[in-house]
Amino acid sequence: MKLKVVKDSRRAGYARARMAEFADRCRAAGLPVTPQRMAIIAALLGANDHPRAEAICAEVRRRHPHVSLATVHRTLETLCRIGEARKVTTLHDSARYDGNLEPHHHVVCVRCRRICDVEIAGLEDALGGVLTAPGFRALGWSLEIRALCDDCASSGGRAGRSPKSRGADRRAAQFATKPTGSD
Amino acid sequence: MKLKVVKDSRRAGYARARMAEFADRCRAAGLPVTPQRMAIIAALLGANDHPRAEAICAEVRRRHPHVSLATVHRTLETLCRIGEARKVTTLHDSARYDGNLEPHHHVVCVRCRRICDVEIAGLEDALGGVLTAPGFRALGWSLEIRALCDDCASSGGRAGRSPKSRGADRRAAQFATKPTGSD
DNA sequence: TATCAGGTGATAATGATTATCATCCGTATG
DNA sequence: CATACGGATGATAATCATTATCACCTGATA
Repeated sequence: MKLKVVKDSRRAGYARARMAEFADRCRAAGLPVTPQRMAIIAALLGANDHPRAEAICAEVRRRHPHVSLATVHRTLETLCRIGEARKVTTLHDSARYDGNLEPHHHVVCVRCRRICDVEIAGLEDALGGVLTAPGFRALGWSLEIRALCDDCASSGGRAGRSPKSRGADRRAAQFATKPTGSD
Repeated sequence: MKLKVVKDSRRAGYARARMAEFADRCRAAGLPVTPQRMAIIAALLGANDHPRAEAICAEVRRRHPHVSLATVHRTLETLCRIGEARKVTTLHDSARYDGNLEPHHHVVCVRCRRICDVEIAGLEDALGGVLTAPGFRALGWSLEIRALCDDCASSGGRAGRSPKSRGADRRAAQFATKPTGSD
């Protein structure tokens, strides 16, 4: 199997296509099309850093200053519910959302919390057959690779830290041992 | 590849062995051996349901009523840091911990949040070669299978709900679509 | 246009986790 | 064994993401 980092450049056209059909998808799901929803999906599709609700809210407010953070939270959950977004529940931080619906996985820097999309060719096919565990009906699956990004590795972990992740260094420590292994 | 549910019966001897060497492992990590730590690792190893901090605290308090919930939180993080436990950050609930260090994965019921250990023979080997993403130094990885457990599927989702997971039904809805796919 | 179900904004509430700090205790040393 | 030190602990407050509440608004439909 081969791992490939997904390039951001691919996403512009993808986002445009998704936006073009989003209103129809809402209607298909029986949901009213509101300007807030349009703005929120646009912000999500425009981001490539798996933003949290607060970041999306900030982006949305550039054009719609009145939008409530609660609405952003609610709408992101709604988007997940109808399959227009995915929640990335990484390292027990605040929730991060991903508008990219293509099959892919995530590499997460345990220090700066940067998330990078990766594709692992062949993995979907290889796992497809084992998704039926006895006693469970499988709905989906996700692979998360914990890692130290080059910036953090070389600069002692200070690079790329978001101002929000105050406790990142301490939290990152819990992944310092056990180089390989699954949770 | 073949998926196999890990049986609880295996854990009794495993827990005993882990307890036997735990004090030494603390000393090796430069940590004092305290009764609280002993009680907390014992509670974690004695549980097979990936308990949250609060549940472990309740169990510990049966013998040590004075133990603080904050200590349980701190200690569990410490255990993760020295590689004696793992945090299962599933579906953005409160943190769940796992004392089983054997390579394995998790099937999570999106409704009742029950977590089940599974082994996927061959997956470790198959993925071993791709754990080097450009720009990242891989530390480990985890595979989580979202699923609906048979109890929830047959009883309309009421079975097995913990009293704590009040919002589980609503949250579970976000996984109702997109039967297969990775995050 | 009239109606209504659902959406939204503002705000309070919730709940897990973390910070703080005075005190305690495991460990190493004499 | 006595002492000293540094980390651990308990109690409690603070933080912060998320959710609940509720009055009001608005997109969808007839």
